Amino acid sequence: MRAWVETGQAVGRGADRLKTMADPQQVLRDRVRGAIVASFGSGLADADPLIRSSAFADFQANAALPLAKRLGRAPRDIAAELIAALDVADISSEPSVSGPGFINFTLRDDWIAGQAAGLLRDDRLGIVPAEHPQTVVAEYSSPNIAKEMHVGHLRSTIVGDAIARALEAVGHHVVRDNHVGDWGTQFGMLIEHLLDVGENSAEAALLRTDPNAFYQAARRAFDSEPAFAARSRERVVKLQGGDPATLRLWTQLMGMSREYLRRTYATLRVTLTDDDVRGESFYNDMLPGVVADLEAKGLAVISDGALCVFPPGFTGRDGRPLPVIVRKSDRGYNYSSTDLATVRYRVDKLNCDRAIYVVGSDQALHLAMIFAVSREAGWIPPGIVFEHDQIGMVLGTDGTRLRTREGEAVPLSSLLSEGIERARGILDELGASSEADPGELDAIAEDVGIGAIKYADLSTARDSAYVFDWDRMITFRGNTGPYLQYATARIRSIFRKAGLDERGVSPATAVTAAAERALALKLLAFGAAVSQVAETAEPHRLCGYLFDVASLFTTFYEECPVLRAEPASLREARLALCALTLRVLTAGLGLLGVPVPERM
RNA sequence: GCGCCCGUAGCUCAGCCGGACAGAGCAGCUGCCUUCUAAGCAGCCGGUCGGGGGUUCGAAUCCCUCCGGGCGCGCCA
Repeated sequence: MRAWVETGQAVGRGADRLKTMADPQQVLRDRVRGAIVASFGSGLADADPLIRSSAFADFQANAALPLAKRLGRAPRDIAAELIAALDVADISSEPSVSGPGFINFTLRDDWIAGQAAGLLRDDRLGIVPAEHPQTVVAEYSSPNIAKEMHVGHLRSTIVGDAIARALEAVGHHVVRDNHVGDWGTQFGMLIEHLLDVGENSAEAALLRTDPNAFYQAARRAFDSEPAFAARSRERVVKLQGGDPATLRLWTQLMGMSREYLRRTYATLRVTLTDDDVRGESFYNDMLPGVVADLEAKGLAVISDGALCVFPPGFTGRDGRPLPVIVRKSDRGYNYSSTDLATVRYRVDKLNCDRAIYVVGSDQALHLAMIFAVSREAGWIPPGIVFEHDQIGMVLGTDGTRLRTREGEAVPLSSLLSEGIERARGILDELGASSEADPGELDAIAEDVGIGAIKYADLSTARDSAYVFDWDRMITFRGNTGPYLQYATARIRSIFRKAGLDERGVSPATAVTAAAERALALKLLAFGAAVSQVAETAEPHRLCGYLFDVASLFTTFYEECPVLRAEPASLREARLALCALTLRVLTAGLGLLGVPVPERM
């Protein structure tokens, strides 16, 4: 971080690698911290300057209040002393004390303009690389093979992908990990069904297009034909025993299912590839070692015939200790065994510093226990973070789990096509961009429909349940994907009208009008918003930020004519602001994985 | 029964590592298109932040408790 300067000016020889630290809150934080140390000594270097946005100024520092307690002095006096020690003349008008001891800052217009100009020259748009780059394993999506993804998987997929992108943007090494369900008892059934219908049959091809139909057919046979069920169970034994013929069929099943996954992820604009798939089967031959280690460490005991670990602090229904069953009484392994092996693999082989599980909140207890056992076993050394980033349930408008009218989970494919159809309907109805030909309109409808669905998943806190509502999702008002897309389309339209390339604007920003100033100031915080997502794994914070940007832009758009602006310097400045806004919005939406059509 | 999460405007949700005013969108009501896409903008209306205690100079934010809801709780994943 040392090579980074606040002013956006180049340091020494590195002029070609200009770096900025434009975020006003960070700049003020550093300055106020400096004043605290200068006034009260380095013993208070740990004191948080508490920079917050303010209703009475651009920002306020609340540091004086807690300092008053530590120093045993009046807060307003502390604030006054801090102001005396503060060196902010270059960025702010004279700070003032108000209320019980708040220090108010009103940033200088020329500073804001200068910082914005710096951002425009910065390829990273103010995103600051993490001081200590980490290897982060991000587990997300993780659907069951040969079963259609449902909206819960959809949300994990979308949110997890955004988190992964944000982590990479700040310089972490991200290992995407699609922990698919590709092993276990259901595969006996699926393999037998594949044999029955024929490997090259039309029914088998369903695996590529509509895996749920294939699964349901197998399920029906399993439930209604005892002979089929018996064969299926035998097949599971062969599968787990490594029978070559069975493994060949399993591999084929997997291949076809992956085609389905690939297509789904492509439609969703999700970055997961085949290389990211490390399903449950991947850990199969590590399971005996996992169990042996737990036994060797004296953590595993037999209880009711099953091998169990009882991590402290977990109790069940009757107040009895709750087990993590690592080997069933039939000596088979289960998902706990697999998840434990996964922990070890991520630490030992992937060398992760942090592992995030973007997984449904209903697995909270399970994962907490897996982490507890892993720590007990010493598999997760201190300093390595394993976290469950919970995904809340998706509800229908009636407030219950989202289902079809028939009571089944809504298939993902129909969900996506409905979104695209609805988007197309609205585009037609409203008379979308007359410049676009029908083919482009199709592409726009897809971007808008998919973008709306994804943004809806991203914009609300990931761990809270949310109501899936088409009408609120695909609308062009409020904190929605289409609203943000529309803002970018309007900006591009300006440049098209002017016959200019937005990448070619001169970074001659200036802020005079209130709308210009508010927009420019907000744009400076882009990097901070991205860093926050990487730290908290909460993409909805970036959504909120981008919505603010888009809202401030539309206000600017209404109040400040760009192309008609006089004199030329004002026009230049506004074009620069437009270009910067466009870059921030497209970069931000890019990090969210929300597609951005050129026009709408 | 135990554990975890949640309860903020009529609706859907932000804010919650305590700090001056509780915000947004929708819905309702007013205005604004010879002017860069009105898919928009400006404004009004609307809240005992589930109830009650506590800690604090200060609580939507932290603690306790009660009420209401969700999820989970031994061999499915």
